[in-house]
Amino acid sequence: MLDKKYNHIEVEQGKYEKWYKKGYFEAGDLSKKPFTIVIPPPNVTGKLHLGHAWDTTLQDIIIRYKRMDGYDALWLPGMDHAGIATQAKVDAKLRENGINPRDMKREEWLKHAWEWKEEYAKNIRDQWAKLGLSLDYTKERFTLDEGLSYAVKHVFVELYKKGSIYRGERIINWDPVQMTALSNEEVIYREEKGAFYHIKYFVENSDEYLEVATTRPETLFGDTAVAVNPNDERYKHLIGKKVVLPIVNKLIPIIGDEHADPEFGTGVVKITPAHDPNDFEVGNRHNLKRVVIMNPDGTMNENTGIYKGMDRFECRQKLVEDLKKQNLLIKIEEIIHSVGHSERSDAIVEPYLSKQWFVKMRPLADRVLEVQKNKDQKVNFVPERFEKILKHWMEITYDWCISRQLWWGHRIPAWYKGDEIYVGYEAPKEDGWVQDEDVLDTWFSSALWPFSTLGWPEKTNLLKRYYPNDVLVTGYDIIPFWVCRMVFQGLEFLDERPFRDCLIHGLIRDKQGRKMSKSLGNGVDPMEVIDKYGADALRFFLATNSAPGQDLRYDEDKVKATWNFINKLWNASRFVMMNLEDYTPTKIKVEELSSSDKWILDKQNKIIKLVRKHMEQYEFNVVGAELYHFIWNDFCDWYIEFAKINMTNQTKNVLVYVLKNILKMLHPFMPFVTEEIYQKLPNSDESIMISEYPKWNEEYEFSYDVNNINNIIEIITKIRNVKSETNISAKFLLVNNLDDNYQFLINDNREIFEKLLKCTIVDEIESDMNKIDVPLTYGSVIIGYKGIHEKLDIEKLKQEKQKLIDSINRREKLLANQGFINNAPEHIINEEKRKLEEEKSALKNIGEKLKG
RNA sequence: GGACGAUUAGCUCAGUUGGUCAGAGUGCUACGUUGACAUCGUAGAGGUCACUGGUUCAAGUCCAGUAUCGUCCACCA
Repeated sequence: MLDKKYNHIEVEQGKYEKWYKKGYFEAGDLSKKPFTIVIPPPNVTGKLHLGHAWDTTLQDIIIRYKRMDGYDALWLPGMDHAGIATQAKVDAKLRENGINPRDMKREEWLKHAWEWKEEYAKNIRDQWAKLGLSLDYTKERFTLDEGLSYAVKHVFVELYKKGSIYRGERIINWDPVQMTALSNEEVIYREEKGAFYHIKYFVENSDEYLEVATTRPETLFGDTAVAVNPNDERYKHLIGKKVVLPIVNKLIPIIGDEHADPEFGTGVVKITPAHDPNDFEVGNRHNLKRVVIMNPDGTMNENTGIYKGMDRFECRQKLVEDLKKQNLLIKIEEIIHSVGHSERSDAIVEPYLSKQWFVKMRPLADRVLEVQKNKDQKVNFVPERFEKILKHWMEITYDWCISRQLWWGHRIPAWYKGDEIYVGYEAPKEDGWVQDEDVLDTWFSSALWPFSTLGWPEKTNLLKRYYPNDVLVTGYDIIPFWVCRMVFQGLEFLDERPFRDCLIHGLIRDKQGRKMSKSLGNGVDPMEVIDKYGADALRFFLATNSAPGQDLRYDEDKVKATWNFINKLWNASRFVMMNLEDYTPTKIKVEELSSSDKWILDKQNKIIKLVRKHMEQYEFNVVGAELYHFIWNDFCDWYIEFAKINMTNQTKNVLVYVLKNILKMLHPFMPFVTEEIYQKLPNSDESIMISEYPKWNEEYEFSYDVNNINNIIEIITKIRNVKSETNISAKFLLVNNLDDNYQFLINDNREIFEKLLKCTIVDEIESDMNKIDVPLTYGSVIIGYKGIHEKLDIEKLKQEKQKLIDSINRREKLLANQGFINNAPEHIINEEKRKLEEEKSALKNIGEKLKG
């Protein structure tokens, strides 16, 4: 027997370990059709947040559903080494302990990083367990493990051979704190206060000067030209002459280039090819020298004279003062502009000339765009609109900077000897080759995740069976970084999309609608929610409270409401079990069932069909609403009440059968409590996890009985309604009106009416009684009562009457409209007619009430 | 500047291809505790579906435009 109250802590205790030990999470039954999801690998940098809980819950729901529905369901777990993020954390930890990570040898530092990884990986696994995720740990992978590292090397070598990977000097986004290059996606732009410094660049041997405006004056040390638009009448005559570079007093040319926009600022641009991507291009067009003026840590280098060694911002300040002194500064114009920050260190990113490795994107991206045109080969986004993000990125794509000046990651498989480069799996045999110090961008390995985890590039059985994956689940914020890259790498190396469907969800926001973030401190720890309300409540809340692709506001009250729902389920189950003492389980015999038994079987049958349909479409909010309504309103409010009155052995069969199906349909959403209850019901399988998902059953369609019960429900509801409105609190009579359509129904179900309405049924009204006629769809019933009741609210009745008159007029007009009659489908027209009749009858009734 | 999303009951959100679609949860009001559940039951109140046009017999639903909020991208010498 169950306790009176649902206790999520007791219920969730120990179940996960049992499932795990029994091997239920493991895929590999070759007799079944495979179904695959690989988890988006969380970073080994910390705790899982609510977003992870949401993302993984959705996946667990899909995988548990498919497993119960007869698939060999593989959900492959794993984690991401998360290069910059993890390195930053490990460094911070070392510094806390008074160790400067830069003083360490690479090997020594890596030891610390691996220790960190082990610790955090364990935390993450513990959190997965608390969430109840049915992951196949026998196939768990890590982006830096041996197999995946080999896959990474293979991809690098192959792309290099094809000429799709090259090494070159480019302007990249440089993080002076982490001292590494960043990809464009790792730069976050924020609107900030800044200034335009207007500086005089005097024309050689002249009093004339050009007014140059810049936000980064300190870069002038790297200026190798000043550009004006060749069509700009103001400056045309100066092209080919030279200006004096302020402070440095060096001569640099004035060039004509389209890059200079006459409309913008002064129309004059200083050109710093080593510190600005546009200037780099201009420099290439005009064969300008590239002068790097900073060190990797953001201090000024030997090309800046007396400013050498200053931090870039200190230098800026000093330089501006000096310009002012020399009367070279015209003005400082305060502006708001967007400034790039490193996603991880938050340092202001410096565009910086540096030698890096790149992936040539155009051919890879074109392949994606091509495949997305073919409906059998494309990745199907759910909701569809997110495909646009993929396409957009593949259209605007630029070459991908993949080298990072870090230690934590896959070391680039390239060796140098003088000007020679060797790219391969192993170091060349001869002496003198030195391996590239850098590692690859984390996303370079994540991009291979759907197949590297299955053993690729080896032609493993796993790969053959589980690639392509069936669905990938992730947030829309990660489409550019990850989804895009998996798609082009999958197409490039496996010649096939990495996954058939891509289910996209939104972001979690706080109750005020703000993004959850560390800086706001508004993050919610899913583990705390689980402690308070249970994983089942959290999961159901996460999965059912938003439409696909929409953001989700975290609202504790809703989690609480979900807990209440589970408690309701718990108590309904408790009721069922209380009635099973003298129960003999048998097969359900249709011929022995009552109308209400058939009614609930029919209802459930329809729900099963609906739930399956929406499960397939990943519309979990709809599934949640359907199940909620079915359980609370149909099963608890009506069927259990009917069952109390007529508790036959067959009814017990039905109670158990329906409850088990309810539990099975809820199981993917709330695995723990459904298992707990299921185990306590007679003739259950070893675990609900491996039981069969409910199927629609053609034997359980009972339209006649459904009608009957629906009529009974209507009578009861409408009488309750009148009773409540008129405040008849004493016992009253339901008169069985012999002339009425409902006569037999009432006669046959006397006990139901008497119990649920707390009334007595009589055949004739007593002479000293008042009576009220209760209108129903196909007639009416009469209730009689002794004594007085509160007067009917005349004002309210009048309002209702007016509403009815308006509605009747509207409907009559509609039905008189030839266009409507000709065009609308028949069932709509009939429905309108029916409603019209109903309203007319109700109007008549109100008229009588008002008279009385 | 471009793209996308949101705008529906006090609050948080659902509303598939136009017609049982104006809904749910929560909150609020009234009544109700003799065995599944007061973390409950029964009943009730509430919304010109942001605004303006258009298409249609028929528009939260489709089209065009406007407003507000949010997100992403691009630009920013």
